[in-house]
Amino acid sequence: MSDNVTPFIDFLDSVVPMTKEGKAFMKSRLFTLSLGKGEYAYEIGSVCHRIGFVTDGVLRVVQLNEDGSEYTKYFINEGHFSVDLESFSSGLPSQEYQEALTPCRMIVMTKEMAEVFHTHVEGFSRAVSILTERALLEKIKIKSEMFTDDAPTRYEKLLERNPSIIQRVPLQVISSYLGVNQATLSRIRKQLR
Amino acid sequence: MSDNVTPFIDFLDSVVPMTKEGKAFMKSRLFTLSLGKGEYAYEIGSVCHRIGFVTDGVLRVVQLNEDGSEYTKYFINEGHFSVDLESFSSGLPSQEYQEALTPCRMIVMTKEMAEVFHTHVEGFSRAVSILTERALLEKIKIKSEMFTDDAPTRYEKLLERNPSIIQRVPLQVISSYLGVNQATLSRIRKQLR
DNA sequence: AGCCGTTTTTGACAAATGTCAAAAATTACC
DNA sequence: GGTAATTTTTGACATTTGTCAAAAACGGCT
Repeated sequence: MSDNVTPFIDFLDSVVPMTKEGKAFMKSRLFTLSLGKGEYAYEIGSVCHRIGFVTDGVLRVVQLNEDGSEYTKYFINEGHFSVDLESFSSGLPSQEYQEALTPCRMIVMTKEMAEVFHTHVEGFSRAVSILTERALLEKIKIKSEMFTDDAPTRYEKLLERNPSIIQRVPLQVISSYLGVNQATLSRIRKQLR
Repeated sequence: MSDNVTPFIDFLDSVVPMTKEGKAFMKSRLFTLSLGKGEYAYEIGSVCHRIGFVTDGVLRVVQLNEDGSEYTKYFINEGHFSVDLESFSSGLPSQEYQEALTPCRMIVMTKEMAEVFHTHVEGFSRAVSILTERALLEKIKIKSEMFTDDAPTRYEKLLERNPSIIQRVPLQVISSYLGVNQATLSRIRKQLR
């Protein structure tokens, strides 16, 4: 059960229906990976050569600012992908890292697998296109919203959209994601009671 | 010359090399479109059913906030695409509109054309995937950066990245893009002299 | 239960940005 | 070339958010 890769296959299948053969082909190659709290899915400077479909846990994508401070670009939780698309596609070193905020489990597809799937699994390419577009559009939407909203609204929207994050992630990380000072976020939270 | 569609074809060809036949196939179908200053590429509530490759001019993508105020999500200038990908892919009504800030010219590919190209032009699908990913990643990158920077830095980066925008676009629009009050932006600009 | 390290809250104050309205500058148009 | 309309700048002030440091609360561990 712990190395069950079907959730990922089911997910792809729900986007673009696949043949039994295609699914079996993928099933025999995919594998699962566990990360302990605080471990990295990949690091700055290394090339991201795999995509993880997260089935348990939360990760955060972290970018380093020029002044050395860290910024949480976004969170990844169940049903979403752990990958640095930029590095994955280009083969260039990653400019970000991903840290498991809780113990995580993901179904892993390496770059080599993906290349094989593209030619051997009908519908795979199309599913990837659709999912990539969908994921990136969602991120743009969220970032755009955050831009027009003030800090309390940003916090409330995160709470609505992703209540489990608030429970599982320390305040200092959330504040970095919301672009608000930690003390300010603490006060905002106080207001909302 | 004014209805020359080759810039778009050359652009695709530079991403994924195409056959002579493929290029001729597209060339005979694509057409150009001109927009006067203030005209819309598409409107809120309508479905976006075409992609425009902008060869001249600047457009802005505008989102309406709940309070009725407008927010400039981003600018589109020469060499970039005028499209609401969300509406284009889903067929659902658009939640944004695009306004020509200057007279614009673009090479247009309709959704119907795109569907035909997918099956008749080798490499087309792959080029589209690559370009989509590239464009969306760029937008995420810009938005993320804007999030960690303060207002003067945001202005300076826009100036670096896109000096022509500053010349061609009124201050009030830029301020909406930068997420800064217009008066504040005016003062920032004063500082930087 | 009690200790230690970490996280969160709080206070006092500083800095940045927003708001509103009027003046100045610029642009468009007859 | 002059006038109206639009855009930008400026002033005075309010509000929001940041900073820093200390206190309080929390969590893990033995």
